Amino acid sequence: MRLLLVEDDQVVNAGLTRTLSSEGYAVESTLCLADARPLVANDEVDLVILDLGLPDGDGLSLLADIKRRKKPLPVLILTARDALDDKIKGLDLGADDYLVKPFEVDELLARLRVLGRRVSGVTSSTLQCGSVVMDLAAHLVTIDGAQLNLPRKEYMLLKALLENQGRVQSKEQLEQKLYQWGEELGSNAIEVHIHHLRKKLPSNAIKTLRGIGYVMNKHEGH
Amino acid sequence: MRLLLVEDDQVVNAGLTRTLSSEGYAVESTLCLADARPLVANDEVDLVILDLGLPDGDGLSLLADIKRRKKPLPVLILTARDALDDKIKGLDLGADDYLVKPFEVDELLARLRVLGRRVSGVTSSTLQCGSVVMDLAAHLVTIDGAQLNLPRKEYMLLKALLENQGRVQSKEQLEQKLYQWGEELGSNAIEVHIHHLRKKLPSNAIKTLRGIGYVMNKHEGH
DNA sequence: AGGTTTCTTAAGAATTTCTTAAGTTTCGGA
DNA sequence: TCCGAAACTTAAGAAATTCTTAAGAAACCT
Repeated sequence: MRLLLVEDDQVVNAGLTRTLSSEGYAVESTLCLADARPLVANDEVDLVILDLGLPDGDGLSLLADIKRRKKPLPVLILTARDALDDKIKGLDLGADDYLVKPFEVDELLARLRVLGRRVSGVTSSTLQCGSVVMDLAAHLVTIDGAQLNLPRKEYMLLKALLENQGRVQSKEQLEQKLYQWGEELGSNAIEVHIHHLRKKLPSNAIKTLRGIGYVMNKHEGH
Repeated sequence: MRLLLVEDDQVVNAGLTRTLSSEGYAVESTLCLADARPLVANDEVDLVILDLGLPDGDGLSLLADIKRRKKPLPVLILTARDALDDKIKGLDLGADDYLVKPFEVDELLARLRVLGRRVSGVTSSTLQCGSVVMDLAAHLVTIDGAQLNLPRKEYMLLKALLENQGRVQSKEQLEQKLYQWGEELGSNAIEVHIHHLRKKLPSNAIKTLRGIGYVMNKHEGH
């Protein structure tokens, strides 16, 4: 498990790095956000421990960046005891866990084990529904073997549908998955993307439930 | 989201129940493990808040039971500040999060939102009456496995009936569940919707009690 | 910068769902 | 048994939602 530690206090940083390494984690540690960003961007870690009190910027912005990525990357936040607001903001921004300083090392290790379990359990590289196959790693969709070229939003929409086969998702739910929080969508973009997707997929692959939402069904023999 | 609160302190229990309800959770609260177990066993909740200092046994045993199930059920543990060992044991046993008492209510709510995000999309809670099964997460109704397409109002009506099996509800009560406050209903809309529902459900699934209201009965072998 | 692809917005058409209302049937008490 | 109230049935118009199309904006790639 590759672990990124972002912590500006040199003493704490060094100590944690040693502890975590001896626990079997491959630790990359940085003292500031600037150093951390490329590691996240290049997909070089599986889990992030992020201190919020950093010298060169707000740690929450890195968190936001991470949560905007396609691939999930669990983040555990470290905060000072009195920064409750930050904690709540952090959790709502998508942090998977946090710890208040000062903390017990054993507790940190326990929480990391929890996050680690969550990471390793979710690795499936393809999604399928009938003849439609989505290869997440390759970012490709094929239908009866024929390759399909999907623009980003259509890809994301199809992915959301494939990840929830048999479950109806409202337009609002789908919007949340295609757009960053805070982006206002003033129109019928989802409907339009659904329309475009349908023209490329087998007929009836995507069903509409009026007033409720859209579904792809598991055992549909397109 | 149906939430089970297991907390033996009556004051805390009552306070949390009220807060959580007003946040939109459907809260079942129990004061001891004995009451909690059947709710878990019967799959009646989506998320558990578990206090570890209970009178009738070790809360960790319930946690172990839960984690032995096939279907995932997130658990948030509450502990006293000095019980660090318990916390670590709890996390390693599979608890998804914990909180140290005393805690800020806002913090609990933030953590619940995190767990809720994780759950939604994985959990499917259902209501059932004979061969009629309603999957709340998927927003789908099946009858002997066959999928039924219900318009919104019919779905809402059926849901209200299924949530109150064995309990007669007047037309006025049902109206309140289908319509916003202030919407005036000048006519027999409920009767019409009942009629349409009946055409799609097994005969006698919905009973009329003249002058009183409508019911679906639990042990009806449609 | 120019051209291409993708995204968003908008507006009218098509469709489904909802409500209303009127006539018919059923139920229970006189 | 007869009567009145309640519930059922049906159909049609109203309302709401989704589909389709197209055009301009934005992002992307030489």
